[in-house]
Amino acid sequence: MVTIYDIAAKANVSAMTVSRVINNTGKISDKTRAKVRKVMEELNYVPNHNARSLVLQQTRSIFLLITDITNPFYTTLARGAEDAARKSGYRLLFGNSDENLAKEVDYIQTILTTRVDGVLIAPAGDPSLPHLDTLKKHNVPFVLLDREVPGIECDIVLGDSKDGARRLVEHLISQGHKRIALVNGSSSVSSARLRLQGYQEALKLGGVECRDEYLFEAGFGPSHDPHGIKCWFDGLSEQPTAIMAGNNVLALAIIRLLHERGLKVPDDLSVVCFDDLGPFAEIDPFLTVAAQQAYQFGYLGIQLLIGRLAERETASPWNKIVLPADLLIRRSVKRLTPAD
Amino acid sequence: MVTIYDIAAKANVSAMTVSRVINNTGKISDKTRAKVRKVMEELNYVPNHNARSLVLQQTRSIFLLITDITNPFYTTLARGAEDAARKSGYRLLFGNSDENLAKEVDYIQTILTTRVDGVLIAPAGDPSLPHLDTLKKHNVPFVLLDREVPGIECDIVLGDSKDGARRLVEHLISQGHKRIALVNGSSSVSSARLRLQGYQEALKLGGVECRDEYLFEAGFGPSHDPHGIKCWFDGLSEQPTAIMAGNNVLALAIIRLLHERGLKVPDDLSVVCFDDLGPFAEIDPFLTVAAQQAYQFGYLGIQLLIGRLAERETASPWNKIVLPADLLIRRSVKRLTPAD
DNA sequence: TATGGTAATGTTATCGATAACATTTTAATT
DNA sequence: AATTAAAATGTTATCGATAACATTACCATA
Repeated sequence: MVTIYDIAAKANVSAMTVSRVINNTGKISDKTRAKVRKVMEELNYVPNHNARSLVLQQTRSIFLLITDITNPFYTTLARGAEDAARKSGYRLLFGNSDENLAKEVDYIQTILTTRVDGVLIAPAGDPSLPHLDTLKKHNVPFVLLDREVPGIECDIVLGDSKDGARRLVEHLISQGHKRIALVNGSSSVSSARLRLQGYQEALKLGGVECRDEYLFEAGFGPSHDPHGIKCWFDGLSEQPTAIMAGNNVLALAIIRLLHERGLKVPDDLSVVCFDDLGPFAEIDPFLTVAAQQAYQFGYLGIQLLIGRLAERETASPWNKIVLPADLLIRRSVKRLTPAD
Repeated sequence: MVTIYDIAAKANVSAMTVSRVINNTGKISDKTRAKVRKVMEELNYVPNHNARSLVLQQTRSIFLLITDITNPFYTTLARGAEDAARKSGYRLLFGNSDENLAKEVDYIQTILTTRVDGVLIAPAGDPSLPHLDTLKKHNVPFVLLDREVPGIECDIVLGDSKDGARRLVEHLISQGHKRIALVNGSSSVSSARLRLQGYQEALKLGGVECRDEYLFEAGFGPSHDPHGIKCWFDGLSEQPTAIMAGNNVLALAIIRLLHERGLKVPDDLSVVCFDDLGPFAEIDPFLTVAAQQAYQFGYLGIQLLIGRLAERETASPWNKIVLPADLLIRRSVKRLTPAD
């Protein structure tokens, strides 16, 4: 590999002069600058980022850790983060924890050891607390995305899960539904808890009974066992008329299940969920959802983080951005008549 | 940040001894090892990856550059690459070029400057040639994914685009279609060219006329202007009975267009495409597609690359893996009767 | 022509780790 | 107790860059 010393030797200057040309610092005569530039071209010089960040103590790169790279919510979020980082001249590195604490802790290690300047992270859940504490202990600035973690104070971009869930359920109630089930993510994930609250609130406000057997806790990730949902569904004493899914992945699992059981949506059962399904479900925009502004999550998250990096020691108060969800009413909810 | 020198000082040993404990090299007495380990824990030591790779001249990390992070084909591919890399103890970093040469060249720069050990890359197209030449010039091993680039010899994992396209079109012909259009990716992308060949071959074999006006070249990426497709479609002298899309993103654009024009699939027009639409379209598996083994692209790509890294100087012949596509017949093709 | 200030360039130390070689301990053998 | 090999640890140089300080070159002014 070509180093600044190779350049220096060939251009008959010192390494420091080459460094100055590269970084446009200090005073350099036009003649030397041209000479050095020419040699750099000839030798195809590329600076060694590792060496540079070793001495500079910063990398100008940000790590984005998401929990599910196959979920359009997160990929869209990633696009937003990428655009924002690019605009500010930061390199963005991605990681995918797969909703898995072991993978998450691995990535935390990567983050620490590569000395990135900051981190955007969608935590796997409340048990991510020690991981985030580790980041704090090592003084790595981070912004949480999509999920709060009790015990951690930091900048954060959230969706209004409670409100979104409430509106979904209100919609179901307005269509005459009274037996409404919730298949949710793990209660160790803050957004799942809030969606449950929204669900309960809506039932209460609507004067609808909240039955325990209509609550089922699965996981938000795609690798979570769908068997549990089936057992739950098959064991119900009375079938609900509508199911709300805690996120898009769960909605998928539910619809698969209903399909296996020969039940049609919405004729036999209505389904709604949090999060839209992304462009590839657009062929037939069928599911009624609370769609989040995924792109904004990433874009604003990067902005918060870069702001934090810029001020560094000044301890301005933590920012908390809450993005509303859009209720998109489509065709997966049946209007029930009193007869139903 | 805590360094091995801090550890060394506190444990009353030399930095080298600490390094030996960390890397499990050389001979260390159990007593010192325990002592050093304890201090490392106390101080929350994390090795500095930049410093290490500076002296080791390797990073044990691989870069995966994909062209569309919102496309389930690539995200699934990424999952495969992630799993394979993880299994071999390599760190995987992602980048998203967005089918955009400018972003691609930026990432090439990142790749070179961070001195990753190797690269998995889905090139934006034939114009990526200079980018790949740069990698070659700098001796960075890489594996191409999904697309060949004329002028580049290297390990590669491809899908059987020609065969897949042929089978899609044969299926259309078998259903009585004779006016079959192809909306394809840019002809500067090898897979698009092969899909065109497969299309033409099938028409020929089926004794169906190949009309120029039934060929339209758009782009594979989601940011490509859909306006072009509309103009093309609206300007046709005779409407086709079926359209084949060069990939899933184009299929989406076509279906959107038909929807706007009030045409129903498959009643008014049949549609098929290359690549499946991912799990989020599974709610209603509607589109007939040639599905590729996306996960395998990533998984095998990493395996090829790591094999190459292991041998290093031995110049074994280039590997070329061609993965077949599965024809999934669903409901987006209408069976035409002679009357149609 | 000497003088001083600025422009241009160079030298040395440093970032945090490891390789290569050097030295000291330790324990076994005579 | 002397000898010696192996085990354990230490020293120094190095990776590729930049910061901080040092020096030289150059030009304008007195």
